[in-house]
Amino acid sequence: MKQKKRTTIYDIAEKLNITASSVSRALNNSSYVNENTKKLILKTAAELNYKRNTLASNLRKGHSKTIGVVVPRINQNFFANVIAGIEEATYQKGYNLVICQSNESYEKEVKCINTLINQHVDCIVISLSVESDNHQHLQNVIEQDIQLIQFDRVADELETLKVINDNEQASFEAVCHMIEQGYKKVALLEGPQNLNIFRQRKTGYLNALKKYDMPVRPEYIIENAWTKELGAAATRKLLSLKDLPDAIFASTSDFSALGVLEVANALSIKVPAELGICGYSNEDFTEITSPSITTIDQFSVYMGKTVANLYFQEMENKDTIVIPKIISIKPKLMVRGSTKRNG
Amino acid sequence: MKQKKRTTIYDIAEKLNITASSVSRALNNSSYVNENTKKLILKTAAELNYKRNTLASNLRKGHSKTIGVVVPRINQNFFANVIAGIEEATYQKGYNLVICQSNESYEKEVKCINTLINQHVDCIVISLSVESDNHQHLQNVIEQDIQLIQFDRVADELETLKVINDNEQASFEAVCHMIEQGYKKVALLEGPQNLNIFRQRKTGYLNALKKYDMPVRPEYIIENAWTKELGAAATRKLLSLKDLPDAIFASTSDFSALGVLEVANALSIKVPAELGICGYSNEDFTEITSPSITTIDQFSVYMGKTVANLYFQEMENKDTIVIPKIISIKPKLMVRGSTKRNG
DNA sequence: TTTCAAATTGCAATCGATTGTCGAAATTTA
DNA sequence: TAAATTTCGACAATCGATTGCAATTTGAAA
Repeated sequence: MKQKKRTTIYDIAEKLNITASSVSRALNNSSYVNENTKKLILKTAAELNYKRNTLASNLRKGHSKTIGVVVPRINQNFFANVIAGIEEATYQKGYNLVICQSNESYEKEVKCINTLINQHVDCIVISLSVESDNHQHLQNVIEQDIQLIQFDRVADELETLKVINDNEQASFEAVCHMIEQGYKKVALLEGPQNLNIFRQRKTGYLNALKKYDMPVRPEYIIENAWTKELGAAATRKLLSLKDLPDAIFASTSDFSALGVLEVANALSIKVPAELGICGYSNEDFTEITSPSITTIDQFSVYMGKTVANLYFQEMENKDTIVIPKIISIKPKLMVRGSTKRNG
Repeated sequence: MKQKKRTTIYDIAEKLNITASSVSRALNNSSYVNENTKKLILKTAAELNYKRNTLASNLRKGHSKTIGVVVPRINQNFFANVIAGIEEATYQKGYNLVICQSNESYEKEVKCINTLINQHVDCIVISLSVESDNHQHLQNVIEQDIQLIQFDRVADELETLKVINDNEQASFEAVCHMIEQGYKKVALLEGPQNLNIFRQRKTGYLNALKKYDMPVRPEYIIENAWTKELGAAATRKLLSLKDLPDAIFASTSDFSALGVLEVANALSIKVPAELGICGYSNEDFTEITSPSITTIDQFSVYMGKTVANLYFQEMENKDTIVIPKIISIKPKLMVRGSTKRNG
């Protein structure tokens, strides 16, 4: 009963007694149209409140000027920032964003990817869910001739464009910093090791210990402590050891670092004097805890922009041979109160 | 040079020596296809790695199973949560989300809306930018027969579906709470008054003062204090008055409340003893400041789900007369340390 | 074996915009 | 003025999937 039909180029053509092709050309500002007719067409289009049907246009043109983004969680600061960055850069070029969240589920991730393929998006940008260790769905994207860009949580073995952080280096620096502050026994809260970012962060931690000839104590390495609650639990476990650690590197996130801090505060353990804490991601709140939390900034918005620009560059020289490019952004250690010992 | 053509239903049809229409019917699980041929078609489709072209399908069917979302900022907690909520609910029904951010700019908001109209989205969900006081672009959406749903920052005068918070009531309760805690001189940090949410919050504040027969002091009402920095500046201004307020209701956001808290801490003003503080939005960080900040929870994820479900309901009975519905969600006062006086 | 209805499948139009080709008109050049 | 170009705009095919209608096949009933 609604269904007021939208005006099409045919309506305009009919009204002006010309063909739709001329209308189309005028609307696309093609040169093969007389200036006067063009003006007339544009005027009529405005009068009839014409809106181009992008579906039809894209179908004909074979692309959609759309970029699909798949992230584990939209409402996680890091990802929201990356998306904001992508949006900013793509918007200027007239691209649209279709956003999906995998909710850290492999199954949903596959579904999202398929939807995006069906939508004929021009490019798919993805950061893997924690469950993803099979990459057939990504292979599929490539086979369908859609540009694939991975960021942050990437599948190393898949040769695609990638934008990543140098997690290993960042972790290395963070742990070195703690050791240099005089902490002798640094514990690690690690994330699911099937995600490469968490493996890299662990490697950075181990390298730092090695550099300073410090022993690796397995009991100081706690698996899978990547939420605030798990971070808190891990801390309680660590603090029940006979030989207590004097610093904790929550390599998984600032949330787990926050869990650590809260337990320390609850037990009246002085931070940073008795216990050093370092998180990861530079969430806003790390600045306002007391003490503020030392952490690592990943330049998330910039990362998003980089992803977008990488795509545009790739488009420009799509004729030349495609070389799998990896852009690594160096994160920055943000030294704050939780690791700053006097001296 | 790339351009491996994707397989279409015609390819499948050709291979099986049947028509595309049968393939289409099989793929859509229509009953007018023999079970055996259907199986055969499905098998061949899988073999050829067929992916339906949603563009073509949508063009033909006249809708896109896509919902466009326009928010001021994607990477603002509240909006990210609402989007996550929308995504969750729409995903199950096979809908896609196209996300745009207006960056609080009217001009960009209009552009976003136009793109979405061109995309033939089935529904547009919007929370207005701070600059928007003209609503022609929204009117346009309605004229194009696209379902429009406003949330949070809505244009009251436009009769559309709306999902809002009861800002007035929430503010009223917050201020009452402060007064009941013994604060006698409550100041207000207010947001841009062209946004209805900020007007409502002010009204709630005024109503609370009235209820307790407290005077309205213009010098206690600070305009446009809706960032952390502006909140801090406003606080300094308030604390330089001869007659100091003993509580500040940062009705604009928790960020401005944080600004207040930081200034208070810097000046060694005791919170909540000497100064009460209440924010708005229940950002995560409000729990971990010291003292923790009293604030108002808006149930953002739930709000997103509500928006989505409202759309689906509306779809189900689109034949019946459309009544502009307004769903109001009652926010919840989260009493925390910053307003809890002993007694 | 004939008849008739039901089950399948094919045909062709359609969604709206784009674009290569070609003829007609307008303009320039000889 | 005639010939050679340009410039414009019409025609028709195309992108891929869907769907009303017609045609055919199948199977059952008579």
